[in-house]
Amino acid sequence: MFLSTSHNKIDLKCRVSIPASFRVNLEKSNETLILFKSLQFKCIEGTTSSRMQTYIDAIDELDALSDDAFLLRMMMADSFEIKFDINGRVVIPDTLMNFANLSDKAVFMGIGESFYIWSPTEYENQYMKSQQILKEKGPPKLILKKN
Amino acid sequence: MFLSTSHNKIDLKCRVSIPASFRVNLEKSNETLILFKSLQFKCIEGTTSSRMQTYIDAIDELDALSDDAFLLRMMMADSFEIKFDINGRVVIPDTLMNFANLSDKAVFMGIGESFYIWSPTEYENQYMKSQQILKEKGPPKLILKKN
DNA sequence: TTGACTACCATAAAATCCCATGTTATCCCA
DNA sequence: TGGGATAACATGGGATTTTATGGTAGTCAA
Repeated sequence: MFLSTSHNKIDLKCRVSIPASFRVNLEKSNETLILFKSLQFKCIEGTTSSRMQTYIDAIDELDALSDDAFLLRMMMADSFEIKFDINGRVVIPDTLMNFANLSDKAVFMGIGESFYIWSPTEYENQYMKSQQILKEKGPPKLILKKN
Repeated sequence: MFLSTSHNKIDLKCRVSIPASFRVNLEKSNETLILFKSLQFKCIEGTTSSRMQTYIDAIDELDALSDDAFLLRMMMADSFEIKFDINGRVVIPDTLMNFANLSDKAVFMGIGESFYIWSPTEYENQYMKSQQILKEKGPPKLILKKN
């Protein structure tokens, strides 16, 4: 489970430390890390290889000509299997750096089954937005259990 | 798992480097590479020999006289088992070069169980199209369900 | 004997590995 | 509960290996 937020530095080689707790999460389930363009936000999304595999399997279940299948294939094309160096760092591919508007700082945000990597400014924007919604509409009504 | 996109050069002998990550993917499962004409797009599709076998098996499940079976058999007829040279390059057969309108550059696009090889312009078109669909219809329901 | 195809060698650029170091968090004992 | 020792973490830089790609020599068949 990916939780909590942390701010790490991106160096000139586009290397960045993945927060230790995220790393442990991957290691203990023996998973490799996948990074890809979020389909919803201007940020990178990180997840486990097995979760990515479920998306891949889903493609075969869909009508091959459908828009959903098309989008999922494009998502794969914008995904990267990422290796750690001995210190727990990864290199963020150029495509993803550009897409998420990253330069020298990254905000890691755990959201459960996956995590986001934001540029500081974009993160700030999204955070403000969430506070705004909370203020206006109150906390979300969670449906924890279905009948 | 074939992921990510890369742009490689095709030389005068129609040789092209298969992206290293794709090669590793084939090697570690001890598979040979198959190239064939995509049934959907003006591009080449590459996959493992074992996945090709599942296509072949699928034909037997179909009505032998159906159009689907006919098309799949035609696909087999235009398929090539491809050998690597010592540097990880392959020679793209003439038929496929022409079909996909390839000349001096190829875009490799991993889509999970297989990958596409596009001409740069055709790739560009498809990418734009995906962005358009994403903008109009939003991400697949599958993606939204995940958190 | 020429032309096409294959196997192999060479090289520049890029990706990866690994060592070093400062900083933060954690532990342990008084 | 405080404070020093220890371990874990984040980050910098250089050495090494891979990768992509150009070229050449050898082989086989027409």
